[in-house]
Amino acid sequence: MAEALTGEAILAATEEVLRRYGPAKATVVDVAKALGVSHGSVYRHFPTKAALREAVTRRWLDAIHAEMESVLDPQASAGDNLRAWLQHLFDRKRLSHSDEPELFATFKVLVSESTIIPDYHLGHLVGQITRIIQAGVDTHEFVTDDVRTTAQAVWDATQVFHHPAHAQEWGNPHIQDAFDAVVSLVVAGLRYNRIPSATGDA
Amino acid sequence: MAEALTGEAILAATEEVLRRYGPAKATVVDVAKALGVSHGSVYRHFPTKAALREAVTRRWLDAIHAEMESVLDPQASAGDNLRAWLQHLFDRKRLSHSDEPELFATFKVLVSESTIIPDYHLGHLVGQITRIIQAGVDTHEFVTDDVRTTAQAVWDATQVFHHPAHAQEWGNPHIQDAFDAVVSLVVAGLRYNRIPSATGDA
DNA sequence: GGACTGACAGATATTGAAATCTGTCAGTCC
DNA sequence: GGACTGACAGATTTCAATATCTGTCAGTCC
Repeated sequence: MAEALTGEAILAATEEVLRRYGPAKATVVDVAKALGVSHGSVYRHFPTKAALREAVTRRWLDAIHAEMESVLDPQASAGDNLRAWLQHLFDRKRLSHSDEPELFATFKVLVSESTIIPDYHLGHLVGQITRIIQAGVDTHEFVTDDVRTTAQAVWDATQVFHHPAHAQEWGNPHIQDAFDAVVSLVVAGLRYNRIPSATGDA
Repeated sequence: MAEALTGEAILAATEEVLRRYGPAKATVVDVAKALGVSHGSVYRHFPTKAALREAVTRRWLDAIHAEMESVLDPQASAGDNLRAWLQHLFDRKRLSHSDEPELFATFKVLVSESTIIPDYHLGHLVGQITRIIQAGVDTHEFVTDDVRTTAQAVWDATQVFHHPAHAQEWGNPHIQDAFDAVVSLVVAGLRYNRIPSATGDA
C-alpha cells in the first residue's frame, strides 16, 4: 500500500508522539497508530522501546552538537570563542526550556533514563571545549598543564547554566549576570591555571 | 504526668520519625505517637505540618552553617581558606550522601519543598564565601570589582560539588580530581577577575 | 520470501473505593 | 485557665481489581 516503513519515518512519528503525549504516556502502540501500522512492525526496526527512545534522543543531540560546532570562529580569540560557545549553549537550553517546556522536559527524561547517552553528549561537548582551550594554549592566551582536565573543569563550573536540573533558576532575571560572572572567573582562571599534581606543587 | 511538651522535644521526635519513615511516609500522627500525645497537641506548637518540617530543616542547616564557620583559619591565605572551605563542604555533603543516604534524601526533599529555606541556606553560605574573598581582596591576593557577585560566581561554579541534584556524580572515583580542577580554575581566576560592567569594558 | 499482522503472556499503569491523614475546635482535666 | 484530648470534615494516600502496554512469534499477504 503506502511506502515501505523506514526507521526514519518511525523516528519522526516517535518524536511527534513524544511531543504530543509526553515521555510518560507515549507508547509504542501510539507510534504504530500514528503510522497506520501494527506495533509489531515497529519492533521490526527497533529491538525495544528503550532503543527507539534512545535513537530519537541521539538524533536530537546530534543536531545540538552540529549547531554548537558552527558557533566557533577561527578568527576570534580563544577567550571570545569560549565565551560565545558557552553563551550559545546557555541560550539554546534556556530558550528551549521557556518556549517549549514540554519538549524540554521530554528530552530531560529521555537523556536521564539512558546510561550511554549522557556520556555521549558530555564527551562530545567537552571535546569541543577541549579544542577551544587547546587553541588558546597554542597562542599562549591560556596556560594549563592538562587541557582535557581543564576542559572538563570548565564544563563542570558552568553546569548551572546547562544542566536541566538547574532549569528553574534560568528564569531568574539576574541569571545573565550570574552567567557573565562565572564565565569571567573561568576565563580569567584559564589565563593562568595549574592543576595541583600528586607530586606536590600548589 | 510527664514533662511539659516542648517545641524542642517535638523537633527531636520529628527528626527521628523522618529518619525512620522517610519524608514521604512521616506523618504528624507518627510524631505524636512517638511522643505519646495526641496529634492535636503538636498543632499547639507548630501551625502546620510544613512549618514543623521547615523548623527541623532549619535546625539541621544551622548546624552545617556553624560547622562551616569553624573551618576558616584567620592565619591562612584567602586561597587556602577558600579551597579548604569548599573541600569541607564537599566532603560533608558527599559523606552524608554515601553514609546516610536516606537522611540525605530526606533533607534534599525538605529543602526543595520550601521556598525560603534554600534562599536562607544559600544566602548564609555565599555570605561566608564573600568574607573569604573580601579578606583576599584586602591582602591583594585576589582582585575583583564586586566581591558579592564574585562570591556568588564561586558558589555557582562549584554547584556540581554541593547541589544534591548532582549527588550521583559524587560516587565517581575521579570526582576529587574534578573538584581540584574546578577549584584551581576558580582560585586562579580570583587572582585577576573583572566582571564586565554594563558600561562596556571587557 | 520477506514485510507485516494480530493474538498472546507477563509486566506495567490506571482507577476508584476504602483507609488514613491534616488541621480544627468544643470539651476535659489538672 | 491553659495544656491537652479526641471526634470530625475535607483532602490525600493506599490498594487491589481492571485495563493497557511491551515484546514475541506463528501465520497472512503481496
